[in-house]
This record gives sequence, C-alpha cells and structure tokens, in this order.
Amino acid sequence: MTTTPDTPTDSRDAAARAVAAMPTAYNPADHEGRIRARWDEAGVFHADPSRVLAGGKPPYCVLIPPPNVTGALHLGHALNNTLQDILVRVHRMKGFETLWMPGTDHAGIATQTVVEKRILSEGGKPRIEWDRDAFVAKVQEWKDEYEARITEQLKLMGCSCDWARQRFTMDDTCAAAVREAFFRLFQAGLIERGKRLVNWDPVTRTALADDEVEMREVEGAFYYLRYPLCDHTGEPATAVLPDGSAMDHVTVATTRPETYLGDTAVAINPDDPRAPALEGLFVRLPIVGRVIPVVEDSYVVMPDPEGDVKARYATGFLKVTPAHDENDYQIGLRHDLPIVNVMAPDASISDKHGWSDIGDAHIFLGLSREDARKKVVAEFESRRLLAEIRAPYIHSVGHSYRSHVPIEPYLSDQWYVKVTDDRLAGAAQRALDPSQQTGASKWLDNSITTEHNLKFFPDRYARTYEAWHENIRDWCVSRQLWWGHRIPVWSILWSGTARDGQQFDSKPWLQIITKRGIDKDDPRFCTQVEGRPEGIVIHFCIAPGADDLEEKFADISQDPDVLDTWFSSALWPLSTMGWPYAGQDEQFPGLLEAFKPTSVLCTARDIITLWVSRMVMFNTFFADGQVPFHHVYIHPVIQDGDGKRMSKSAGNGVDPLDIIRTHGADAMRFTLAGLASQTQDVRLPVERDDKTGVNTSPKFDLGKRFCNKLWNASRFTMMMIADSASGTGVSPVRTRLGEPCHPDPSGTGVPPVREQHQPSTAESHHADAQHTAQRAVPPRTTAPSAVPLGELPLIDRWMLSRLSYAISRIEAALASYEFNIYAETMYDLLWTDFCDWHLEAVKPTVRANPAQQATLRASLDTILRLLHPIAPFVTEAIWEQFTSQTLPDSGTGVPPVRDQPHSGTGVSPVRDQQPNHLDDSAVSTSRVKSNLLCITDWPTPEPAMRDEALEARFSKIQELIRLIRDARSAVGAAPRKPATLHTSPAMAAEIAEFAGVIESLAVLDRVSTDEPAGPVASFTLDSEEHRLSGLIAETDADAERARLEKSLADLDAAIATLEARLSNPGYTERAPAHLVHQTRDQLDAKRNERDAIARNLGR
RNA sequence: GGGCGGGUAGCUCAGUUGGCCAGAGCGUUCGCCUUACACGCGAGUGGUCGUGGGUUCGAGUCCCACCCCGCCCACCA
Repeated sequence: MTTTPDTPTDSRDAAARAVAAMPTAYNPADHEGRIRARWDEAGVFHADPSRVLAGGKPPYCVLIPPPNVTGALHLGHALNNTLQDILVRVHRMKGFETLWMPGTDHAGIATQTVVEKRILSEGGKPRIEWDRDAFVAKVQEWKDEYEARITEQLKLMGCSCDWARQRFTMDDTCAAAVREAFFRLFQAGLIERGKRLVNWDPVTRTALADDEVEMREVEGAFYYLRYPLCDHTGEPATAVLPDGSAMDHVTVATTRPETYLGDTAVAINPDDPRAPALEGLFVRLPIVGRVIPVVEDSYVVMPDPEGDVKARYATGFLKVTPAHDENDYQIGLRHDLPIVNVMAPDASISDKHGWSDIGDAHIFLGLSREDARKKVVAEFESRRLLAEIRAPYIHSVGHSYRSHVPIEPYLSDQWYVKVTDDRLAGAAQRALDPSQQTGASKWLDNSITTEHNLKFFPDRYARTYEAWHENIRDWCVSRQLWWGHRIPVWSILWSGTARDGQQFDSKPWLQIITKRGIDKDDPRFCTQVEGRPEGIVIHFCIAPGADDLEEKFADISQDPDVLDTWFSSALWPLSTMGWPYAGQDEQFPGLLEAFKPTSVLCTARDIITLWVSRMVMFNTFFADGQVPFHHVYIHPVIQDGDGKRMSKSAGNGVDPLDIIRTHGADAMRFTLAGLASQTQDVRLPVERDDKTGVNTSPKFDLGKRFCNKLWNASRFTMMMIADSASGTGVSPVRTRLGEPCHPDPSGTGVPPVREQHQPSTAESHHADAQHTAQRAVPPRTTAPSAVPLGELPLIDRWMLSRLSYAISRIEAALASYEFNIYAETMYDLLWTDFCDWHLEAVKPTVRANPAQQATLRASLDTILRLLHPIAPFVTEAIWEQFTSQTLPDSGTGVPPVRDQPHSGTGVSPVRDQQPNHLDDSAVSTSRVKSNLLCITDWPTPEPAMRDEALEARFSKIQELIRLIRDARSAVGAAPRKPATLHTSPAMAAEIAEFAGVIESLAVLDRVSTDEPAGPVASFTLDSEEHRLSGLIAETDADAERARLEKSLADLDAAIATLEARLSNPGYTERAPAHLVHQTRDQLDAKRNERDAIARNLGR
C-alpha cells in the first residue's frame, strides 16, 4: 500500500527554485493582503450551525465585545481581538464549528458627544438647534464611517470573524431584541418610573448610571458659612448653650457653597451637647431669606480634631440640600423636608425648576455653578457671614465618564430597571460557578435553580463580580439623548377626577384605551401608573411589532428619551443570534440552538460591572436561567512605560495600524500575546519616532524578529527537503504509527501528568451536552509516521520529544488562558530548540538522510500549525510554499475548501490530512482537500514521542557544548578553529551515540580519550575533567590561567555553601533523605572539579 | 474607609505545591558575514527578590506588620 507517487522531477526542481527565490527577510506587506483574500474567498470563517445541530461538530463561539463607533481601534482593542482570534483559530483547527461574531456598539452618549463636538468644530450649529431626525442621521453617517474603519482594522489584524453575520447594536435585529426585552421586563414589573436623585451630566444633559461615574481627586476648599438663628417667624433668636454662652448663628461647613440656595434645613446630631439648646429653633438663609428648621439627625458627624477627615473639618452643623446631595436627600426624606431644586439641566442657577422663594437671591440666577460658588462666597464675605475658608481640601468628586465634568446630583424622573430584584441580580449571582462563590452572598437561595457554570479567569475577578451584585442599586436606564434606542413607552397625564364627580377607579387607563378602541386584554401592551402632584401619569409600553397600537397612541407623546447604551449591549449574546425571532427568521437558522451559551467572553476588567453583569442578568432572565457564556477571560490592560493609561489626548497611545505597517500584523500579535499574563496591568514602553511622529514600542521588535526567524528557518528547512526530494523523495523506511520502538523512558508507561490531554476551554464545558461530538474529533499526531522512532538519529528523536512537550504545554496554557506561556513556548520551540540546536545539529547530515528530512518536515509542520493562531499570516504564507513543495502538482484549481472535517466515525481519515508523513500519497489527499493552514488540524501531543530520558541526556550534551564554546571564547581562540576534546571513555561513547552532532556544534576535529600533548584549555562537567587541545598557543596560557582562577573561585564559593548546608544538623536530620544525598554528591563533584582545576594551575 | 493586583537584572516581565548557584527578552560588553536568518550566530556582564519581623533544616515562594505604585468599590459636610 505504500506506493510512491510519481512526481515529475522538474516539478521538484521548480519547488526548490521557488524556495530559493524566497527573499531572505520576511516582509509582511508582501503577504498579508494576499493571505487575507485567500481566507475570504474560501469562506472558512463562516460558521454553519447545521454542522453542529446535525451532531457532527462541537460548537465554539466567541462574541466580540463590540467596539464603540466613536473612533478607530487602539492597542487595547488589538490585544483583546488578538486573544480572541487565537482562541477561535485554535478551536477551528481542533475541528470545532467556530463562530466569532463581530459587531460594533452605537455607544449612545459617547458617540453623540463626539459628533456634536465635530459639528461644532466644523462651524455647525449646536445640537439643540437641530431637528432630531436630522441630527440622528448625521450621527448615523459618522457611525457608517467608523464601523467600516473598525471592520477594516480587524481584518488587517487578521481576525477570523464571521463577517457575514456582523451586527450593530442599533440595527434592526438588535432593535427588535431591545423592544422585546424592554416589554418583557416592563410586563414583569422589573422596569419602573422613579423621581430620584440621579447622576446628572450637565454638559451632555443626561442622567448617567452609577458605574458611568468616575471618581477623581480634586483640590477643593471647605467653606464655613454662618446662618443666623431665628424663630419660626424669622425673627432673630439666640440659643443659650450648656456652658452659658449665647449663640445667634450656626456655622455650617461645606465644599459646595452654591447649593446653599436649596437648603431646607440645618441638621445637628442629637448627641451633640448643643442640640437641646437649639430645639425648635430655625435659621434664616442669608440673601434668600428662607426660614428653615434645625433638625436632629444622627447622620451628622460631630466635630473632633482627633477624628477622621470629616470630623476634623466638621462644625457639627450640616446644611441639608435635598435636591443636590444624595445624603441630604435621605435626611430630607426622614424629616419630610421640602426639596428645592435651584439648578437648570445645565447646572446653572435657575428659578425655573422647582424654586420659588428666591428673595434677594436673584443676583445668582443664570450663573454657572462655578461662578455661583464664587459669588456666594463673595456675598457671604461682604456680609461677614463667611467664617473661614480651609484650603486646599483634597477630595474625590464624581465626574462624567464622557464629558469629564463633575456630576451634579439632580432630581429628575427616570426609568429604572430593578436589578435589585432576585430575578436579575440574584440570578446573576447564582450563575457563578460554585467553585468561585464565596458562599457569603445574600443572593444564594439554592431553592432557585439556575445554571451555575459561569467561570472567571483569572478567578479573582469572580469576587469583583460577586461584590458588585451584593451592593447593586437599581439601574437608571433612561438617557436624555437622541442617539440610541427610543424608550417604547407612551405616557399620558390623567389630571383631576373623573367625570360625574366620581373618583376615578383603579384603572383610569381603561377609559383611555376604550376611547381608542383598544381591547383591554390585548397582550401587546401593558401599563404602569405613576402618581404625581399634578395628577396621575399612565405609561403604556407597547410590544414590538404592534404598529396598529402605536398608531392608536399617536396623539400621545412617546417618551423622548433613549435607553442607556448598555441596555442593548446587555442583550448582545441574544440579539446577535437573532433573538427573539431567531426561529422565524431565515437569517438565523439554528444559531441560538447551535451556539448558545457561547464559549468564552474575552474582555478587560473595567467592563465586569458595566457589561458582564448585565449580560448575565438579562440572559438568565430571558433565556430561562441560561448563562450567556461559560468563561469570562479578563485580560490585562496595556499601559505606557510609566504605568499610565494610554490615551489619544495624553499622546501616549499606539495605533495598531502603525505597528502593522512597520512590523506586520503577526509581529504585533505575537508581542501582544506575550504580554497577556495573569496580571492586571502590563506596561509597554512607548517611543516616538521623530521622523514620522508615530508612536511605537521597542517591544514589537521581538515579534518582528521572531517572524523573520520563522521565515528563514522555514526557508532553510524547505531547501533541505527540496534538494533531496529530486530522487524518490520518500524514505524507504516505513512503520506503523503509535508503536514506539524506543522504550518508554519513564518506565511507567504513562506520560507525565502535565502531558496528558487537558480538555480545552470549550471541551470542558461542552463535555456533557457535546459528548458525542467530542469523540468526533479524533486524536492526531505529529510523528513522522513512516519512520520508526527508534531508527531515527538521537538528535531527531530529541527534536520530536521537544515538539511533543511544546504541544502539551501549549494545550495546558490555552486551557487556563495563559497566552504569554503559549507565546513563550513557541519562542523557545522555534528559536532555541529548532533553530539553535536541531537545525545546527543536522546541517552536515540532513541532505543525505531522508529520515532526518522527515524530522525537519514534521518539525516545521508542527511549528506552523502551533504558531498559526498567534501569527496567522506568516505561517499561512509559508504553508503555501511548504505544501506546494511537498506536492508540486498544486494549482489544480480546486478551491481550498475542506469538506466537513472530522465528520463521521472518528476513525481517522484525519491521518490522511497530514502532510508530515513520508507517505506522499497521504499528503496528496490532504492537498486536494485543502491547502489552507487555518483549517488544517491542530496537533495533539503524542506521548510516545516524548522521551524525557533522552532530553536529559541531551541537556548534558548541551552543557558540554556550552562549556567548550566558553573555553574557546575565553582563551580567545578563533570561533571556527577545530579543537580536540580529551575526555573520559564514557563521555566519548555518549558523544559517539550522537553521531557527529557534538563535533559539529562544538567545532571538534576529534574526540579522544588520550592524554593531550601541548597546551590545553580545561573545564569540568560534573566531576569529570575535560581538556581541549589544539586551541591555544603558549602565549594564550595567561588567558586560560585567568579563566581557571575564576572557575576556582566560583567552585570554592559553591563548596562553602554546600558544606555549610551539610554541617547543619537540622538539615541532615530533617530534610528528605534524597535531598541530603544529592547535596553530598554535589559536594563531592564540586570538590573533584576544584581539585582538577587546582592541578591544572599547578597547585 | 473596604477590596484586589503589583513592587524580582538598567528596562519589560516569568518564577507551578517552599528544595541544585533565582530565569527570559531587550539593553550592555567581547568575539564572529560559521552551508537559512546581521531582524543573525557564539560567549559574557548584571539581582541585599519593596522594608522589618516570624514559621522552617531550608523562604522570591507560607504567616504578620509596614512602605510605595496602580485598579475597583464606597464617600462632594
């Protein structure tokens, strides 16, 4: 069955010429565009749910965290998407049906803000003067521009997204999901209207959610204001304190004097000794003239010079401004105080929003809060009512995360999602994997069953998630913006009493809808009634698609507000898959069934509260307790070299496209992957290129060099193969796979623990449901199966062992999302093991040894496969060459589309797909099926190939070679000057086992067991002395002497350490015997080495 | 104030359950255009592992306290 395909010799020669024609440096720009086009044409990134549903393939799905359409992608996006692409590509190669869903986020407030700014900077009119629809159209233009740009950037990075399914959080599909979700929540009583203090952004003039507020340290001041005491009529009054002194005013301390206009009380702690004297008294607000009570409230901090910050600054009297401070609002509720709002939505002082007793305070009207502060202070000072200013006072103040101005606590009517309900926060909390729950959560009612298999990587982030739900507050979802999903609620004010003098019944809405001819039992709407001073407001929420109902409400105004952008983001796992109409829409056949829950969410930690939590809450609510994803991988945040956040305005940002241009996409990806450790931040030193003005980082050079190294190692490998392939091209040696001729080195018959196949991320959580599918992915190997391991030269067996080790290590790293280990393993495998040792070792022999060529082929094959997810372009480019060389009859015109891989029995047609056999007929099969690396199989570790004993032997050899090179270098001998090694018979025999490798690598002309004649350079390995002759002339003896002196000193130090350890009775008595034994051996060895060197020094 | 992460070579970072002389890349020094790669090859130099205690025969690793840096949460008296 082992026929050799007849391969035209001239084709072989052509292949050899093609390899020779490869440039000596990898130039990414020569390849990336072409490779991208090939992927595109092959359509290999398009997921087909039917392949999952038919039971053939296990699913693997990743949802992109949709980038905001506010601007172009930055380096953080590059990291985020590189890591996702790595996961997706690995799983695609493993035979999973992979879906990476791309898309963008409309980013309501952020986008509206940047567009407003741009319009103004281009001389346009402010938003308020625009027609709403026209403005939204303008934003839409911006969105189209940036969506296209972002998509292009992702493609340039090599992201293997399913572009045909790209979504936008405000497209029709997502809009339908938003309407449906809102309606269902409304119906379930989880959405309600409330008049509360909200986080108000006076610049964008909208409410913000709690987590859209960022705290910033500001330098402020404490102002001490005097309020004259009076009685309830406003007549001046005095209080007599316990110490007998009289008091005609109170002094309040505040950082916000301008809010005094809205004060409706002054509070004192009931435990304050002065409290009884003030009982029943009032104060008169200066200028305003408002008479407000002194109330007792234990919230008030009593002054204490030794106490905390508050106590040190406190006077014991607290001005209470319910409309402009959350705590004051609470005090106001407790004491039933009036609420006086003295500000307009832009935070200027205004009497139009709930303030009528202006008095003489009209002088402040119209001022900004900043100017009002100055003026209030000045007016108090001129009236001798300013007791003191203590500055600076450093404190943190909430700022809008978009406009960056201080947040104004502002009383307004807003829509809230009651996330404090057990069905939302509770369900989200219970979704957490039990292994990551602290057990202390108030939400853990185990009588409610949900899927609980949401897992965080690294697991510490589970605590962030958990803590968030413990203290969560209702989510304000209405935004006073134009860019976003309009709230589907129509409201009407029902004023006064019903006709006929009757009180209206509990369902005034009945009259409203009856009048409109709407069936009261129509399930497509639901209502909520809100009591207000001016009457009753009835809110009608209309289900999506009920256009006739909307028409009937046409005379009632729809809520002008839009939803918080995170509302639609929270639905991302559902809306991207076509929920809620997935079943009825041709566009989404089987998507939800096939790919939900998704495999992993890959994001940065700042998004855990904003997004992750809300996705889980909504998903568990809308999808019967199902989690939206099994794993949440939180990757580090990239900072600049000084640990500062990268930002455009700070000028320390790095543009991914610049790096792709200068270094190539693969170089960027490799470097970024190497940064992705388990820590929370990583630093990337940023340097500015003075010529171009472009920011870059020396870190990316590593990736560039690495790609170049791969390119050249591949070139060399292919030359070695191509040269020799002009004969039969096939080894005469054939064997069966999986039958190691080499005895199991460990003697245990099992591979080391770490080498065992670990379930991949997706495999583990799909384990139950996808059991059958799992078996459909058969194991494969990287072994050059046609040659028995035992007949390969030792150096080749060593290389295969290193390959096997690398595969297992990468497998483990991927399972725990340790991308840096993956990258580092590839670096060591390619650079150190393959290039530095294996290629160098086989150079003299490989041309004449087909078995060694097979090893080279297997090595390159495995390296390309393993590296492809990190560096898809360069590996794919080399693969083109590699496969066409292996199969010179390429160009058949067969599209490089693989028909369903791994389908069927699981008995291994897969083996036929490996080009790494010596059996070229097998390779042909693969060639016909596909020559795209991105859909070629992922290597699995072959335990038989791992030979730890051999690796240990070769480590010793490597040490020997380093010592020889060191000696050569130290005595200043020419690098290529051959030397003779004089060694022990045992070592000579071991060297012989490696068949010339050592002689070649260490530049030896001979290995001898004889005594050397003439001057030598000597060194010791273990306790044996080795000498090199033919290297030094008498004149170099001084250098050799100096080198020996240094070795001697090092050895003396080591011996002292070991002796000290052994002279410690505690050590010899209590340490494990094998360690003590080992230490004794070491000491003996060091002493022997020392003696040998001393002898050579003539002592 | 509560929580989390970090402090290891000049720089950026690894260091798995405590156990040979603490590693890598970059930088730097010396020598090399050696049958792919000068984006390269070979060999060096370089560390009181933030500080102080403790546990242990043995601590970068475990415990306690403290000092810096960063992040998250809470807080405009």
